[in-house]
Amino acid sequence: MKIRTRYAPSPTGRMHVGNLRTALYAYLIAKHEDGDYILRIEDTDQEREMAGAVDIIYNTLKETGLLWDEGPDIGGGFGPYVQSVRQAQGLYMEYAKKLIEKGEAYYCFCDEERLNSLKKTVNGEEIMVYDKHCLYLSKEEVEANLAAGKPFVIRQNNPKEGTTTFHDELYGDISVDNSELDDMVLIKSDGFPTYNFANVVDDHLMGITHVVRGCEYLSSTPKYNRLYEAFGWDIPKYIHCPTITNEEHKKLSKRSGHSSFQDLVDLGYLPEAILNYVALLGWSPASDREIFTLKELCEEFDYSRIAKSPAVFDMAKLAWMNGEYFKAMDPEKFCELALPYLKETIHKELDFKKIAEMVRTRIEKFPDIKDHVDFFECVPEYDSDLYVSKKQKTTKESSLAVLKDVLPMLKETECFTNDALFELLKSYAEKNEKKVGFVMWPIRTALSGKLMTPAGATEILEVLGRDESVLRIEKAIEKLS
RNA sequence: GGCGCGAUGGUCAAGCGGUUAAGACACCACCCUUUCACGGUGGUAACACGAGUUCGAGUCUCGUUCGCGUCACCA
Repeated sequence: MKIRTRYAPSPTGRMHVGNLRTALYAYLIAKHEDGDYILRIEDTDQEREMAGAVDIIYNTLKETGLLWDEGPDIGGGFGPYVQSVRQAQGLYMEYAKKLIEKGEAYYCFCDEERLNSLKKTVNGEEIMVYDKHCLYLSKEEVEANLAAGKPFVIRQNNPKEGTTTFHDELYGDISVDNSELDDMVLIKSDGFPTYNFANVVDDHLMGITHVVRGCEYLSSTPKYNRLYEAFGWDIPKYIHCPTITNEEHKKLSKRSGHSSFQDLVDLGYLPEAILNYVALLGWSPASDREIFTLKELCEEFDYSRIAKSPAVFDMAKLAWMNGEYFKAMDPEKFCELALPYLKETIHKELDFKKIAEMVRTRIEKFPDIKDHVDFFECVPEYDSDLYVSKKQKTTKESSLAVLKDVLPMLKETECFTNDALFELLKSYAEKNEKKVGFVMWPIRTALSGKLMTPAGATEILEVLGRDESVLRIEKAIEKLS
């Protein structure tokens, strides 16, 4: 049978990296077996719904390459793919009523006040278990309430005795006492289904074979199974993915600053790198390879290798991986992506292609560029102690002498390119029986005013050009004199 | 609090009864070098605890501890 998985987000805002990973795994499970990947929008909570959130979902999925085979925008044989639209067709109510007929669900007219009275506080947490009050309403009472237009919800009727067992592909068999299963709401008083209900109905109607979702649903899965059984439907395979946490082992939140895909992109990370990193949070391939394209992940992905324990989101490793993507990236492509960042700090016309290439293997994320190239714009204030290098055996005096020697040479030399300049300065060093570094150090310092630069002295000379270089060296001579 | 799940270096993790307990990030050292990186080499660092099963346990069982999840007309 063809595998069909779905990604079913709620349009409530940003796309959390945990959600992104769930979307990825669902995609990979389907695509590894050449199956279908479906996008379904679960907008059953009108209060939490946020304008533009659906676009965020589309854009994130497109940017990361997780393209769906069926979905709201492209249709498919199992539509509509938006739950509010399905709701408007009366679909969920129809199925809920079937359950009522079977005695697996019932109308509940309890108001908020009564429900609140059922709540109790344990360890600072409010918990509530419904007491089945309305299950015992007579048929006449129910009819009367309905006729009177009294607001109602429909609840699942779960047994109080026995146990329910379900199977998860990762966690194995999990059994729960039925006394733990509360009578959850299936249809809300506004007529919309809850996630718990809509999810089961739609997964079945859409022929989903593998339900991929976060571990937080583990404890409500027995209730979903009871729903499948009540309808007489086949139960899909469950794959519950472990949580992603921050350094404090707490759920990722907005405050972590790296909770959503878009946050990460804004921080200067590449979509491919983010996806690659996230794939490895909770899953590992049989080999010890770490860098994968999405296509390679599809081939390699084996869901039985998904981990069971939560994983900490490690920015440092993401940064490393992002750097690896830069190193492997085509220089042209990198330059194109880096250009906005370069132009943000360098306002004059220089060879941006060369500068981008200087920086490509040295940065981990785009904003790192600034600190590397700011000296091209102008030489920062610096201490003349920078000219003193133990390793290069330079002093302020030796630096001054070298700069004075070299200035006329630079003014006169014909070819102002990296290679030619390097030869010129190298032979000067040899003539004076000094190491190359002894000569390069003061020049690089004079040109940049920095302890470290993304390139050597001659490369900087070339990019800066003769006029600007001469100017900077003259200034340095002045400073040292 | 009930229930469920989890537990290998600081982090991601391999391991699926017998290994000198992989690999990666981070960190440190050295090499390379026109600075810093890159690259290369090496190093520090882990099976939460206690019983049991077994000739033999990181691997299986039970308990303890810790962590997480869940107990909504949110998903």
